[in-house]
Amino acid sequence: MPEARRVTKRRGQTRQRLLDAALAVFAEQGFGASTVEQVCDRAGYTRGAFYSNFVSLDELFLAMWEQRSAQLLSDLRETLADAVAAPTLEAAVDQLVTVIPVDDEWYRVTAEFTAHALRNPALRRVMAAREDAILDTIMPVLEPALAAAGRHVPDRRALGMALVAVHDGTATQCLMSPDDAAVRVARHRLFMTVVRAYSEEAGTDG
Amino acid sequence: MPEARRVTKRRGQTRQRLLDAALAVFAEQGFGASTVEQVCDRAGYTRGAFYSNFVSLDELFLAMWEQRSAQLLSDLRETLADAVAAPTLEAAVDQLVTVIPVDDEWYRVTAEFTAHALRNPALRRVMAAREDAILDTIMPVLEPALAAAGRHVPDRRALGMALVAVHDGTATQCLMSPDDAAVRVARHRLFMTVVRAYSEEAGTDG
DNA sequence: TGTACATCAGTGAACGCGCGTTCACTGATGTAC
DNA sequence: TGTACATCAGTGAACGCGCGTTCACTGATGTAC
Repeated sequence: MPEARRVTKRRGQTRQRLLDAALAVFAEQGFGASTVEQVCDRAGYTRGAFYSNFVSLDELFLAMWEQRSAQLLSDLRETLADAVAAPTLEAAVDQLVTVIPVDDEWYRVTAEFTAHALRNPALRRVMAAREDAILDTIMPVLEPALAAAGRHVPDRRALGMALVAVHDGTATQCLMSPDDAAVRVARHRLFMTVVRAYSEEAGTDG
Repeated sequence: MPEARRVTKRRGQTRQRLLDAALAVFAEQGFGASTVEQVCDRAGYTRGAFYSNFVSLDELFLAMWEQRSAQLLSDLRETLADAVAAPTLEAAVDQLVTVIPVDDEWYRVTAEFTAHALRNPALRRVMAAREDAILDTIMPVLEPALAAAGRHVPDRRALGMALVAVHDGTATQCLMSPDDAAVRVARHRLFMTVVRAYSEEAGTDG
């Protein structure tokens, strides 16, 4: 058993500040154009502090993305829990769409993370795990809400994956045209379309 | 009037080889990790040739992306023109999905381009223009095909944008799980769902 | 068609800056008594 | 609670490599007669 290393509170703070700074800097400049020094400046440290906590910018990017991703999902889980009451299918979807965040800063970073994952198997596994986590967060709330509105979901996974695809595709459009309300309306309509098509009136078989 | 500069055939070839090499290198390593030298090596030139043709890697990236993008669309236009005959809605969508390319290399590059565009207004305009071009390519073929199958499209733009969103969202999923046939089936189903929901039986009003 | 000349296009060596990375040092934190 | 000591955590200067960028040059291409 290797002797346990002493770890101070300060260390946790430093690490967290570097993670927060990383999100801000990567969102602003893009990961490729960001340097260790920029992240450290933003966090208020010198570069040595960075190397004392991470081995590379890549590692910091991954750590930051996983942490924020988990945080967003647990926030979403809480928000959803508060908003279960949905008398109609329309109301249920309205709530879902309202509650799912479309955060500019975060989406920029995620778009870049996606691009990296497309050529890195390890990151690809991280993203796959996250898709599962999204389904596990949304479906246990959406399904009862739809049931309360008299709709049954024959294939839970199919609906979940379709919603993720719709979210990704329309989020891009929304952020490309941030001032165009019509794009947001179109996003909403597409969500509604998919939920309706992937569920059926309760009592109806197969 | 500034005196016209003489331009040789060789120059066009060099430029094109650099553009082709750029696609390959960026797809393989990612734009952020690519260097001028790597692109030149792949194309079979020294770095001087690069600077004689482009001012920066950014400019090369943009030029390459616009060229390939236009090429893909004109290919798509031709392929679509050959495949108009569609007796049913199902057949029309089958053809559409089959014909729309999901090219690994190209999609990686596009994902990265999207990420850049999210923080660069000039690139954002380029992407918006491309979305319009996609609609102009697909809809003039899809709409008659649907009409032949007895379906009318009340809002052309809405259907077009929904299809683009679905394409982007599901293409990511397909490339994240390249060996999972179920994902491709799900993509196909989602296309079908959207076309059906955004069109109506001819003769029926609003 | 051939030759002489002008301009263009790519070469490759050289320069130097920016940035990643290291490390001896110092102040901060936690532990033992 | 206080003091002495050990270890940890972040500092900041220094190093040096990789890469972007430049430029005098040479061979390729096109033009004129």
